[in-house]
Amino acid sequence: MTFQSIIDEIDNNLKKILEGFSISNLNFSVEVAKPGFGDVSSNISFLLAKELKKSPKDIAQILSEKYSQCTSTLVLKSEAHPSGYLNFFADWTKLSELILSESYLDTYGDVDIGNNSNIIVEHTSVNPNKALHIGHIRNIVVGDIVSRILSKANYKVNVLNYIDDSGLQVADIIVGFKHLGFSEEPPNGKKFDHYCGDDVYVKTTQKYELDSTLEDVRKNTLKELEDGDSETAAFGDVITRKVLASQLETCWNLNVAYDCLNFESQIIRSGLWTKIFEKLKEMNLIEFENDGKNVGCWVIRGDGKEEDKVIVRSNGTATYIAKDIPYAAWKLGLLADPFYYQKYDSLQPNSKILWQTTLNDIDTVPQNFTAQKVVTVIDSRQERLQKIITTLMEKFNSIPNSYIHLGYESVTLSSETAKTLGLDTDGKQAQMSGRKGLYVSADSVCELLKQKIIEETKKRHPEMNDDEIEKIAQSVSIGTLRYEMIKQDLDKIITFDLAKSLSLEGDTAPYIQYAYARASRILEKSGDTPTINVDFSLLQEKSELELIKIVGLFNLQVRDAANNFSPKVISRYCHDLAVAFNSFYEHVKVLESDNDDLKSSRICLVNSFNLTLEKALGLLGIDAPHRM
RNA sequence: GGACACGUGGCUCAGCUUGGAUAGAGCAAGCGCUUGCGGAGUGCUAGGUCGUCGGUUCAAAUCCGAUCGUGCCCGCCA
Repeated sequence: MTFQSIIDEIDNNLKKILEGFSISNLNFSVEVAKPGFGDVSSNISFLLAKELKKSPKDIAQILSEKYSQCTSTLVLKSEAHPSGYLNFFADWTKLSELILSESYLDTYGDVDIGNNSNIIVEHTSVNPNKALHIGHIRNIVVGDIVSRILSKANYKVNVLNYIDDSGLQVADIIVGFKHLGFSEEPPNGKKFDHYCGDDVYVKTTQKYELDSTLEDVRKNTLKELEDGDSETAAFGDVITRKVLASQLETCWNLNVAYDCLNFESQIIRSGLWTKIFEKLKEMNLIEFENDGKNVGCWVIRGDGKEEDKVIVRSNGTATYIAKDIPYAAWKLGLLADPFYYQKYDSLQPNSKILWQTTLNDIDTVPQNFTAQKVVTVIDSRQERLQKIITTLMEKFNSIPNSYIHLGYESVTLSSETAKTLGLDTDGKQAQMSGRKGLYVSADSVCELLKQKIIEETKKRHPEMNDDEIEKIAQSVSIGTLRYEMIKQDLDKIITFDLAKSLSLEGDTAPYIQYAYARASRILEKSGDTPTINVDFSLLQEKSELELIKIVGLFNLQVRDAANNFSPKVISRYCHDLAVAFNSFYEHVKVLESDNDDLKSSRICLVNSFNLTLEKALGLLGIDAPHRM
């Protein structure tokens, strides 16, 4: 058990005391105390004040006296604070033993929210016509971390990546290759996704403005692309898969893995749309317009003041949002699965098998990637469309909250960084644009960070060989980037500044990783194998108890993060752990103690910290390096 | 015009879901800490009418309403 044990003990005892007053259903809190107010606090006296017609202070006094008669195993004493709070002090010898012992288990921090049920997390879903930029990284990292947290919370998680390989953006690069003379081979060995995005896509888009006859070429290309049997479609398939392969390299480099790739072109050809269209008509969720501005279209009625949304155009073709409806329904298992599954050609770095959908039953293995709960990570600019999908899904399966749109604010460029890309924004931040070529690519940021960290590491370890430095720089650079993408709340815009992103001090991943490296060196130098067979009563320093307390909060934090799909909760927890350790490190010497028993107890604590931090960082997809 | 989100020290953020004690961090600024388990660290100082107004409450950064500012969405584009 963890810190939760003492909270539970107090909660139970207080409930018993309330029974004595014949009071039930009082929703009082029992929570970790603020520093300086004991270990656990309750607001119970405030809630009783009206009923008992006494001041909170007096009630706290009475409760404190009553509490001293309760059976306590982990509570040393309770205290009525003049403010009215009821504060509790832990018997740290017992609590330390509980927390530290449990922290040595592999399952430490596990909570059961999912009850081993299936859940889908969809993220990334970047158009396969360009390289990933810094804005996509936020999506990818948020999705990846949410999936890791949900696994820890006892969900069976499948991660999907939706490949939109049939839209206008794809038609655009095909126009570039087929009609504007762009070579299929990138110059100077440039990565294929960068070549398509920086050169083919941007320049093709520019030419549309100069040559209006290209608009017809573009439309025809799109039409051919959507006809699955055409040569253009086959060519498009080759190109988008090459881009996808390049993009996946970037994702894998970020410590991200998937379970299945879903291709939009296959969803279109599978006939899922026809089925869902019929269902929508049957359930009267869409209506045919006989007059008005949307005459001849099938629409979803707007909610309240919102405009109606066209689902099928007057020419009979489906709109962008329409394509998302069958996909959402498929994810929730509301439609018979039309797909077969085969392994993707390349292996993922974590050696997890990556599947992909196919419509041909050759070399396939049955798989099930549906779930009763689906989390879709998409930019909050798509909130309106996602809300329509959410509402439809609820009407289909009558299960509330089964389709969850996890939105997040966008990443913009600082005016300084925009300027380095040739855009003067007059001091304002700038929205990125793939079409205009205004973006900072994920690969370039990773590389820049890595080079800086290689330098920093060399300074500190002149003797270290290049392989080891490279490995450390990889861990620290990816950690830094991932941490920056999730340390603030999802509803905050991230203004990305190239220069500031290279900072490695303060509230950053390197700060946290550094605490881990320090602890690792202590353990290494001690020469002992850490054990939990130690005298816990010897750990009495304030900084020791504070560290134990925070280690003991791990599962509470995982629960919070999982319930709220909030990666930030874990990043803050990692930071708290590191701060507590650094304070411990400053105040207490582990290896220099004359007392061998005390030394063993402290080594036990240092190892407990390391094990817990490693697991917590693992939830963030950040490595814990022994040296850096 | 309508919808949504955000507004907390000079800057970037936490705390708000579940109202209570002393509003916490980091960066930037200033002054310190190395005969010491790694200074990517650490101690201290300074800096806040929690956008504004009103309401609910014994109690509001937190809940409710209004208002101002900022961002974003509102296509038979994707």
